[in-house]
Amino acid sequence: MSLLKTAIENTLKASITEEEFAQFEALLTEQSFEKKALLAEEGHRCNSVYFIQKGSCYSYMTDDKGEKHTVQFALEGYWISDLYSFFSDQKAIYTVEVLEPLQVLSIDKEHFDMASQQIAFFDRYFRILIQNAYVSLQYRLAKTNSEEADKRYEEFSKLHPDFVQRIPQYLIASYLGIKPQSLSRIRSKHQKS
Amino acid sequence: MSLLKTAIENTLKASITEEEFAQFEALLTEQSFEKKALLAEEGHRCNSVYFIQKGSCYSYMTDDKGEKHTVQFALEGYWISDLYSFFSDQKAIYTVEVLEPLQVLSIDKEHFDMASQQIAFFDRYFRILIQNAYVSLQYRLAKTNSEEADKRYEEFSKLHPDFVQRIPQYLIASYLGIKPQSLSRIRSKHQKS
DNA sequence: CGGGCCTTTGACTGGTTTCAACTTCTGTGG
DNA sequence: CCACAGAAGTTGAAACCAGTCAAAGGCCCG
Repeated sequence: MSLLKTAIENTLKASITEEEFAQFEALLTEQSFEKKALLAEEGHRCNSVYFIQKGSCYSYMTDDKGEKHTVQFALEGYWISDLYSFFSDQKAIYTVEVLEPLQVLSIDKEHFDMASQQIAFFDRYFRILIQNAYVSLQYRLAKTNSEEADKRYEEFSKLHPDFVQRIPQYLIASYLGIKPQSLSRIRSKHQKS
Repeated sequence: MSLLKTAIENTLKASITEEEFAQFEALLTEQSFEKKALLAEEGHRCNSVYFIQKGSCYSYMTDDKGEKHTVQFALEGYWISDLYSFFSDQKAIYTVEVLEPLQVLSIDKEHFDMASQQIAFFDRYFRILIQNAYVSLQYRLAKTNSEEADKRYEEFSKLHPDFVQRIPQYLIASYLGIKPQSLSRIRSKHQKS
């Protein structure tokens, strides 16, 4: 059973036929990437969106001091890209880097637009996908501004135990907007209680 | 000339006919709200999305200590709502409150779904709308985690001079994730330079 | 005119960062 | 298979940015 088909049906909360799915699948390209490979790179045009079938990666912004700030993690079943670049045809402002060897289905702008025209469920699927991402992101930002680092980590590890397992701490720290040293202290305090 | 029609055409980067627009407009309801009225309220179902024709409002989350954290400002030409509640049929987690007397076009879930079925440009319009909002929000979060408060305010006031004019400072502070006292200090330091 | 809300300013507190040293882990080559 | 180098994680002390507490001044609105 295809991971992508399941993901689509979960998002749509409806079934799609094998034919419909096969039509969509025909627009996708299977690709593999080694650890540390870049799916998108700041300053370069990012022309594809990627669906993770196996492995993991993350996107980040680099600040003036050269420090990386994690924007998103992506494991099996997630989509990732620099959507700003993808939709606007501008240069990417984020970099997407592989953490664990990656197997993806990619779709470039041209095929994305074809899907939008030809695949009945596509517009709706993608709208709901981004809707959900938008709602989650709003929540994450509100929490960043209202809760202290220790509470944010606690919530994060409850919500994403799989991330905590598979992703290095210094990246989780960067996702939470703190330094690795601070996260280390939070964790050690947390264990005593 | 309708503000909404212009907004739609700007978002779609394409024209729509008067007929198409009239069809959509027929699904909307004009409403007015006094200052301090609530368009959505935490804990209550939020069943509409609002397009601002005149006035201003903002959405916020309330934390455990009862403090308010601004999520979004909306002036003329913006849409606002608790999208989490609207799309999921759950209780709202944000409150939307009027700042300046408000004139809006509202659309409830039922008519939203009708629009999605009947209005040719609607799905695409709304997808792009949320896409843009998502991309901006990702950027705002990345900046929150990477820049200090004074730089964030500087960027904010360049990007949204209209907000700085019309919205009280303590709300802008809350939007930036800092206290009003801190914003006051940032502003006074900033003037000297 | 008066009261309440917003803004400003000062002194102090506190959470996070910074700097730095040390330990642990991991992967690679001899 | 062990040695070692580099990366990741831990821990301590000092510095710093933003928060807290508090008071005074400004401003809008009834």
